[in-house]
Amino acid sequence: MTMRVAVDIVLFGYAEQRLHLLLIRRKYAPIAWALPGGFVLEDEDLETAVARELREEAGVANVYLEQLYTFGAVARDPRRRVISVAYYGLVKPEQFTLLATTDSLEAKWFRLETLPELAFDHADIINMAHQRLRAKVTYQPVGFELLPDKFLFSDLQRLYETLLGRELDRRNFRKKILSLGIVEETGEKQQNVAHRAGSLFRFNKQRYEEMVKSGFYFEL
Amino acid sequence: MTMRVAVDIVLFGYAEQRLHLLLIRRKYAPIAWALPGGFVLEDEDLETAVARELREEAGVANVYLEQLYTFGAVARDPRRRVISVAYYGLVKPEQFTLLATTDSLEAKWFRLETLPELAFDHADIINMAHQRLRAKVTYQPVGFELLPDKFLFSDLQRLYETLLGRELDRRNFRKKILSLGIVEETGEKQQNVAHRAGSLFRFNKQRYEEMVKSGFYFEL
DNA sequence: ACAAAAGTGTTACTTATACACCCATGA
DNA sequence: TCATGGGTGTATAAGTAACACTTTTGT
Repeated sequence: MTMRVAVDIVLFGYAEQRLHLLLIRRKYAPIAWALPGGFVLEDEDLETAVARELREEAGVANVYLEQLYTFGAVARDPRRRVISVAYYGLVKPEQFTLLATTDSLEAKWFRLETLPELAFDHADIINMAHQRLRAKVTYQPVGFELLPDKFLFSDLQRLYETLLGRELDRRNFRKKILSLGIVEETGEKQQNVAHRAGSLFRFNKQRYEEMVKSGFYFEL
Repeated sequence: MTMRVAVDIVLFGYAEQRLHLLLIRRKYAPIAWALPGGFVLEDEDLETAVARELREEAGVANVYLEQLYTFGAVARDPRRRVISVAYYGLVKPEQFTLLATTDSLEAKWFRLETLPELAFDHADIINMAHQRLRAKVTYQPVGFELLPDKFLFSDLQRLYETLLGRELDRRNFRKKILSLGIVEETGEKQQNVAHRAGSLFRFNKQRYEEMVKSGFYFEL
């Protein structure tokens, strides 16, 4: 009545104005692309296991992480019973410092629209994570976890358009976000662009957390 | 590297205009009140285990259930490593047919405000479930799972006031709910009350599900 | 006749939506 | 000078919030 417990991580990144996903090439059967993850050790918490796997398999640390769902169907791994606690994470492009491919490890970013065949029920896990991210974006400022520290307003808008799957009005979007009081101008401007340079903004996380404490609800 | 996996269930009921919670008296150490639940068997899915435990420990079946969160801290059970996948459920008062207390089993409803000392991290689990329920109530019509099939508008309002923790305007609430088109009059009225008899309403789940399919979003 | 809850509309206010022109910069 | 994206305000529509009196029924 004991079984193996694993963690699997759906790691989202945003680059080239598209959502990307980190996958690992499995070296043992089933040989296929899969989510980063692995078994939880006897003496480590779930979050510790997640951080360890991300470090070992992807060379990524300090990531926004959240538990997604636990997948426990009897036959999800045809070889033996494995319960998988799935997490999803959001990383900024600066953190995209993947480990070099080695004999035993290949990690790669894929565009979300063009994923390869996946091992086990990992496609289901990804679907759920994507849905969750889309929902979350409307009531928590998760978008900033995917952008570099300094960004153009148009970057932010494009990200939200990508996540929500619909176009947003430029003026209304700017008004809305600025009225929330959680992004601020850095004072810097875009350099060397063949058009009017845009201002760079920054997410004020500290201020956001204070506001949340005093009962503020982010809502798009 | 294998471990025990359990399910624990936070079962909410609504009675006497208050939220209640089902707890089980443990007969073995630690002797204390605890959430219904138990170990997942090798050959059963998580949901199957939840249904089995609810049947065995509380005599309850056919319940609205949703996975809540997985609790996996190394020391959450001081005796051995146990990962617990927590679910929460909502039941209608009609279903309140608890098993009789026996030598080996005692199940009891508690008012949410006056819970006894609880085993393990079950107080944390309950807190999270309560938060989740309060959040959910604003964007999904879960309230109807807690009410009898036929209910007064004032019942519905009181339930929502309980869940949200604030008072609602009677006229605005009625307008809002009726405008959604998911509750309908049964034609029946309250009987033998010392005041004007109220109309009994019913939740039209079928219609709600059709509306969701065509892109409708419940929102309070 | 009184107590207790049911039923019912209108107005003010706040928030969301729709929409178009000028600006700065590098090529 | 042209192409490209940046920056800005106003009017209308929709939705939310506030609010009080009359009705029905049993005691």
